[in-house]
Amino acid sequence: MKKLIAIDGNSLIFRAYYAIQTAMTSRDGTPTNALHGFTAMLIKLIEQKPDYMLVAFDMHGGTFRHDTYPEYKAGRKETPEDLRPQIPALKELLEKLGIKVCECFRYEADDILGTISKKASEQGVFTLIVTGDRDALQLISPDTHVMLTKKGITETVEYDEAGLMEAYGLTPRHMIDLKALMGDSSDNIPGIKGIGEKTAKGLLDKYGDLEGVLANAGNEKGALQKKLLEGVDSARMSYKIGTIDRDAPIDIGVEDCVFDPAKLENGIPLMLRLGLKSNSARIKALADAGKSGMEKHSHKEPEPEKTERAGVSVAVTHEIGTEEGLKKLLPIIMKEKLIAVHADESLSIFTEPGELFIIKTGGTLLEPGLDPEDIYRALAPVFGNADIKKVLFDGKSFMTELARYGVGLEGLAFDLTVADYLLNAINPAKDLVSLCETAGVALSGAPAVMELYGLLGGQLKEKGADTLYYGVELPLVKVLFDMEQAGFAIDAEELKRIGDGMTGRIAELEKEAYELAGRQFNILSPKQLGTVLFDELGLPPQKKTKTGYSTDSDVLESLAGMNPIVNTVIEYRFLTKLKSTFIDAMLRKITPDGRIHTTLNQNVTATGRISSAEPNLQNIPVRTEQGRRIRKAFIASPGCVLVGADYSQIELRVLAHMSGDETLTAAFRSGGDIHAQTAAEVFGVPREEVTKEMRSAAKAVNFGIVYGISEFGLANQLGIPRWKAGEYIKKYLARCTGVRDYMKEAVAKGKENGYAVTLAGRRRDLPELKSGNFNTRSFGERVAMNMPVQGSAADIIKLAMLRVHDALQRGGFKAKLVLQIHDELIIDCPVEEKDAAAKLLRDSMLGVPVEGEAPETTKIGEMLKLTVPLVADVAEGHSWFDTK
DNA sequence: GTGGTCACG
DNA sequence: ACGTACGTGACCACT
Repeated sequence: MKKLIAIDGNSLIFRAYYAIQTAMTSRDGTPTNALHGFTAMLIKLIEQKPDYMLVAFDMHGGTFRHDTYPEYKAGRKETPEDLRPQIPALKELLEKLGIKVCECFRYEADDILGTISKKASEQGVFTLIVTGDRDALQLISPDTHVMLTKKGITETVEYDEAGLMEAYGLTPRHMIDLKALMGDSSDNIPGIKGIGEKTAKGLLDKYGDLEGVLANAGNEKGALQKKLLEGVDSARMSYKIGTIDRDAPIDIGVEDCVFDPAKLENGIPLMLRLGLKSNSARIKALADAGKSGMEKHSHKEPEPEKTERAGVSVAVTHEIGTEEGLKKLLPIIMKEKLIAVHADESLSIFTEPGELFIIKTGGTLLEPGLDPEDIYRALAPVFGNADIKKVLFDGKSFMTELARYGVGLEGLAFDLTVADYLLNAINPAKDLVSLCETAGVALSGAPAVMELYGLLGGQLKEKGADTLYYGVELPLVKVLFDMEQAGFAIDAEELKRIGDGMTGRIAELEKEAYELAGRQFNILSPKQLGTVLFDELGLPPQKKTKTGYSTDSDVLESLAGMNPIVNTVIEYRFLTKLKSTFIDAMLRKITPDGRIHTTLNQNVTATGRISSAEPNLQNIPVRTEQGRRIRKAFIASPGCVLVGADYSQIELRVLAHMSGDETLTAAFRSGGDIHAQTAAEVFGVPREEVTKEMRSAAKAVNFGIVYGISEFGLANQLGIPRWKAGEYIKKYLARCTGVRDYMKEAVAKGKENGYAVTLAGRRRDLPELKSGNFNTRSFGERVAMNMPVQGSAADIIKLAMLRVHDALQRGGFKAKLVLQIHDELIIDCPVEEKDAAAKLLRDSMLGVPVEGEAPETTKIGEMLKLTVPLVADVAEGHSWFDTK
């Protein structure tokens, strides 16, 4: 059966645009990110060897289908400024590539797709519709399938009738009925008010289709009946506008869409002009394959076009599915110096000379396959050998996987996730496939890993991020892995006792709240609580959220004197938060070794910080006495103590350094209380006369400065009028002119370069600064001021982690780093090592050179030397509660 | 899945 | 004229 691939051009280019947010431009400055994504997708589709191809576009100016209801799609976003020029460029490119483009006045792309697929079906041609729009699912039939893009354009799902039934429990034509009943806010289809997916599905199951439902409205009870009867017209109209027109007056037929891969070549000059170099190489390969009529081989990738870098190519592929095969493999790989490794459904290993080994995990009835355990154990000598360098997509995950079978990994030479993060911290790739797409690599598995190694390695150098990468981020992968494996010892009994101590009080508060409200309600529901406080008890609402009254702690604090229920609610919220998040959830995370193993993410934050998840150990309470008690359950291992150290005011010290501000620098050199000194400056009084209130106001000013200050933010934080906050800021900046100039410079540099940068060369792109929206732009300005400060502090502590970890290892210590909380490090160490470990920890944090460290480490250390002293407070104790 | 809230730095 | 402090993650309610 011949095959037509029919693409919704508008939908896909939008998806591609949002999937690839990197600033890509051609030489003349035209943005090309969406073109890049679109062509990557197109290549994947061409590989399916279609006989016909068509790309349909919307045409502006309203459509027949929707004349009755002009608000249809009114809610849709405007085409972004930098996407707009890419659309005509795409059409031109498609024409050059010999791919049919179709637009039809007053019809949408999906009407064109519906019409052409109907024509195809009548001629016995199979159609695959490719779009990001779920509406197209109604077009599915035995000879029409729909491929939907999922997140971005990375993942796609192809639906046939059975697939649709499985995913949605509906037949294609039911999709229209469903929408007619429940509506679709993204398309402004009204449906029937008050009917959601569940009700709609139930009704369709009962009565078959929309008309059936409407005819039987009388059988339904009460409120539902009323809704149905009142919604008849709206539902019928929704049905009409939700139905794709399959008889649009398009002037082309299936035969006009004939696709000849050999003609792809004609598009290459334009692709090169647009800067789509790597994708053009792939297109060239497809064109050549099409010309020679050669069968495209699944594991034999065509040679990419030679550009500046010779790309990776696979010379031979070996598939291994038996124990014997594994045994033969080992000596071959042991001879290699550098390998790329990737594990998904199978384990693939790619060597530098171009040999690809695919080791099959799963296994079928005919071919038994191999256990992951057997594979990893057999290859342990390779993984454990530091002289065989490994390139991996996600090194820490792979180490974790190997560790399950007691196998270690040494010699990590490159980690793609970490490199990608340094190149683009704002939206890092989540899997290899998406990274290939953004980087325009048309390979998969280990060969793709090897290719990306070359590509990203080059980009790191270009951006001046290679020192940071090889000196800090890459070696940190192993540090974080070791910390995760070590885990934090937990006194589960203590944790339970603390929790039990709260249960009684929580019940008491609940009862009290119900009595004061005069009825039972869910105190934790902001909606219900709002109704009770503001509607029933008549308290004055302070602010609103998108969905109703705000009931956050600021609001509750301000209402506290007016009704006793307020304090009850405050305490109830506080205690239930502690219990559910920090006691009950934490207890569930204890593994059989009596410890909690968090996951430390290295590529999540936009500033360079590390994050902790499942569970998050970076937000264990400390600010309140009651919350802090939870830290009594975080303890040292048997025979050990915890040694903790935290930096004092690291961000302000970084600011003093980066701005060169004399007042701030002098303050830190003199070693006094920084907030009190700021207070003296801002309020113009001698140090002795600074009151508590003045100090805490000054503290807020200092925080504000680091965050990229605004009058409004400071006023809000301090609960003072805006003009007063403005005065504080004015006075501060008048005294600290270095800070003032730095902030100005940070924004100017951000505008000029398009990114902010830390001391170690970590970047964060600042697309917000170009926004026409005041809020977005202001946000960009604050980020430009904050990121270098927060990010440089992150650079500093990461280097410290590396130093401690390596020094402990070199010194043969049993002590282990177990946690980092942004400006704090915790070590779990045998009692007898405690003093030596504490000294090592402190020295590492303060940048005192540690004996025997790698030259890269020293190099980064130089970049991170500050003009003001660093201070770290060290403490020890049996539990985390005690390390203060 | 999203929004509100709140724990941390 | 616009309307917020910077960076995270988890829980609960609700749709």
